[in-house]
Amino acid sequence: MLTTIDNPQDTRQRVLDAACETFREEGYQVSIDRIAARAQVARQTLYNHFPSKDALFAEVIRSAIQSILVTLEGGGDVRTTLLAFGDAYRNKLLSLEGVAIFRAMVAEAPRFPALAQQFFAQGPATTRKHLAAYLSHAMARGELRPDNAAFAAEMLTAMLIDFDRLRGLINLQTDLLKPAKTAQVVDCFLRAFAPLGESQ
Amino acid sequence: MLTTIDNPQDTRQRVLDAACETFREEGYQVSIDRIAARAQVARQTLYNHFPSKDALFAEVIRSAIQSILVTLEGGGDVRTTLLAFGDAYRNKLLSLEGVAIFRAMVAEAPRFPALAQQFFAQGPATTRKHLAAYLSHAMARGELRPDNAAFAAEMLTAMLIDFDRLRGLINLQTDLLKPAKTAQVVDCFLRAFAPLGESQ
DNA sequence: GACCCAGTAGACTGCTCAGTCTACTCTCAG
DNA sequence: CTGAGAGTAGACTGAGCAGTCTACTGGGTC
Repeated sequence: MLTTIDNPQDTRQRVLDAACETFREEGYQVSIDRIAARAQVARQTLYNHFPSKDALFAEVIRSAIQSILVTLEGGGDVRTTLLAFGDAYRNKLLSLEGVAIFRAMVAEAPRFPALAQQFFAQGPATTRKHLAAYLSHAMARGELRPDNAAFAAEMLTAMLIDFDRLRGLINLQTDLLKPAKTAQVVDCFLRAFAPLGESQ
Repeated sequence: MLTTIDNPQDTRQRVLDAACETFREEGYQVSIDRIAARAQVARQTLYNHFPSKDALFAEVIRSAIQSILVTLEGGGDVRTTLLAFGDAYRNKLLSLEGVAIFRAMVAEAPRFPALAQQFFAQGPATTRKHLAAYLSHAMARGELRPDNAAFAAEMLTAMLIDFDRLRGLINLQTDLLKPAKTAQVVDCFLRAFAPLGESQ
């Protein structure tokens, strides 16, 4: 039955969206009232949908985990695949949202250890695992130097974002995405993991 | 003149030390009373030495910047030098203190932008600059592939700590220092930046 | 009309905390 | 003994905030 007013699911979603934006912009410390105001909702309405501020924060983080997962398309040659992965990875993690969620999670990890572990497991650890699986196959096919694939995956993801993320987190810069950087990193990585006997 | 009670400098230092430990362990959110108690000092005494909590926090960060700077000894061959640098870098940044200070700085950067910029400039940016200068000379001597030295420095520092720091920050692990890792990373780096024409 | 449901407005409780103020103690110097 | 300088204990102010409670509104259903 179509009603003119929002149904409860809409309200809940509006609160969740507002909480997501507000926590991102101001961190966990922001007051419940600010979130309710942003959702254009009474404080009590918020509490009708979420039992506590902590629970709301956890919901926000859990939904954010999904949105920063990067998939890996294994179609073309290794370089093409890694270029696509690298661009996607950098675009997600170095976006304003990616940096802000990371900041919130780092700040609150000691207070929400279980949530932090979930974030780590479903985010960075999963990405590394998928990437390592791909690299492992490429190594088996002789397209990469045989080596510890998990280590190689760690190196590539580190090279792709470490210093630029620092720029966003601490130096508070916002234009972190230099287009040529992905290729520079991927080519550097491919030199380090070139098949044995191939000189660059 | 020797006195039996602490002189003002001692008191100030005791407060600073306690603040350092307390901020590290509990973040900026910790109360002034906790810091005063840890320093075994009255709250008013703390305010006699520091005008506000913010000022105290800034002092703590500034002194921490010094303690996590890593120097570079350019004596032996490139690999030896980078191994020594890599070990020092990992030991400092992946220590409990290194991770905790980093967490505090990331969390509070939006609230203390000037302090954060100082941290970035005197910490990571300075380290990168020193390392890049060294790498640049090694490139000129033909011991490394001629390339963008700043980029190479970024890659090496990223490879050395990125994922392990994540483990400390988010997964809350405390045993981050696997001894063999530095050599694994440095050798990986040296393959990527081997002089032209040299095969591995 | 009677009822229900979702939401609203806002008062209220209980707590924490930064920072101030006052009255006190202790120690050394002269 | 006296006075100064450093520290202390603790009350107090003013603010912010999570979470609860109550009385209300307004649309939809039967």
